[in-house]
Amino acid sequence: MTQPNLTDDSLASLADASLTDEAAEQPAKLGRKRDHTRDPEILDAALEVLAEVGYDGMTIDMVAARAKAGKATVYRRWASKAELVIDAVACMKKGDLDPTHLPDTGTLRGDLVSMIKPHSIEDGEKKLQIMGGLMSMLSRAPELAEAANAAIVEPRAAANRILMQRAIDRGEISAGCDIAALSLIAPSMAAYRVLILRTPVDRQFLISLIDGVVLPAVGLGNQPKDAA
Amino acid sequence: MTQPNLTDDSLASLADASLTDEAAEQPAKLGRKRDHTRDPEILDAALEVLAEVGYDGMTIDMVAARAKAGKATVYRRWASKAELVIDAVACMKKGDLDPTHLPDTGTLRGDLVSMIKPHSIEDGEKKLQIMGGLMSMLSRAPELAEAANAAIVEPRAAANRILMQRAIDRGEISAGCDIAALSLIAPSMAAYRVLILRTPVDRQFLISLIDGVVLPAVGLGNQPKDAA
DNA sequence: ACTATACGATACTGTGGAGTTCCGGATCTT
DNA sequence: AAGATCCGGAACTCCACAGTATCGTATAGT
Repeated sequence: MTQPNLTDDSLASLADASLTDEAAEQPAKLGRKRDHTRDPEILDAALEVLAEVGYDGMTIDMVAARAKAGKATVYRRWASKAELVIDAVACMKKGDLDPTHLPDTGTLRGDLVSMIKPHSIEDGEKKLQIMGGLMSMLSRAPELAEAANAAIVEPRAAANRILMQRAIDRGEISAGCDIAALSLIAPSMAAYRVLILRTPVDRQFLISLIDGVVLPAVGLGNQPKDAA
Repeated sequence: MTQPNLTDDSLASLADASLTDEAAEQPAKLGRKRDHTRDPEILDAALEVLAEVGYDGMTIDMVAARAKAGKATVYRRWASKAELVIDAVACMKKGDLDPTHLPDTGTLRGDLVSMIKPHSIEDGEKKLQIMGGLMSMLSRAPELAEAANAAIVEPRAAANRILMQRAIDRGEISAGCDIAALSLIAPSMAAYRVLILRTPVDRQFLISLIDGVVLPAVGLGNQPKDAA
């Protein structure tokens, strides 16, 4: 389910577990084959447009033009605009944060700061713009809220949880910390800044978030901080 | 600017300072007068619809029907859907939080907790829904972002700033606290929960936000907490 | 070679909503 | 009383976009 759909079960794909595995009547493949390398190109184009103009501002022609594809090619793969977007969100790659190799500098502050990389900032900001573009859809398709959250902010929160749990394990911070809540501080405040204040997120903002909010909240009040 | 506009300068009203004060040619009032008591009714209807279906889902007919008014009556007062919405946001009443009489219980936790009232929760949640409905518009009308923020989350943040400043003044928390950032913790995390997670905000969530995040962040780790 | 399908491109259809106009009736000024 | 403007309501025009169909071309199986 992290790859584009081969059929048009985008909506069901959020709940179903694919009931047409191989028993799909005789495929009777005939004629030119569908070029599935275009799927991710179209989905990426959809995400770009979504981030720029939002769901209601997005047109299928925009997406097709961005992907240098025809409109019919889009509708041959997804039954509707809504399903295209749902699939695009569901297939969105998790970005560059792989839970298996997170920074490990020995201090929570070091870990958090070293997660701030130019590419990470840019990627996070675009993902938040996508979330903003999805906003009007979330009320109509509540299950999409879960999928969008899972693809956009949960990965960041999960990384924070891991780093904080490590800090607990090494005795750096108290075991009584409400990690579930504390790991959401930075994601929510960044979302607030990008989506509501419409202010760009930069390294300095993230550093002051760490030093002014997150670290105090976990009980690391005024530790010596090496130069940024 | 907290009252509905008499003319159609909604867009300019965000930046301008009314350059047609009284020199508007001869008014030559003739015929039936416009019933300005309908203005706030229409604006309130617009805010309700906005909270329910968002800007793009909202139609002028919905607003007119909700306000039991004719569509022409709406267009006689606002030149376009966009100006109606902008005016509705600009005229949105600040709710029930009046900076002149905030709670003063003697402790920061007492003050924060006593700001949690059923009406306050309901009002805040509706305001956040309005913010969500405005989302798609914020990218097109950036100055609206400022107005919406000023009407919706800034009042809460301002109240938090005052309560925290008092706590500093009485020596309860450190003077080194980054109040500007800390006062935004609860508003942003509530916004994240309502707009992205689509989970209702209840008293228990707010209490655990105060005890698990805000108070630790200001250095009040594990104070004795009276029963909620 | 023949057939069936995919491709990009373009034209077409249908619908919904923004904004306008008109109606009959009410309310104001002169 | 008369004219002008308001009211709620409803019909109307216009346009953008979702979705479909068609075209000429490319690529697959048989």
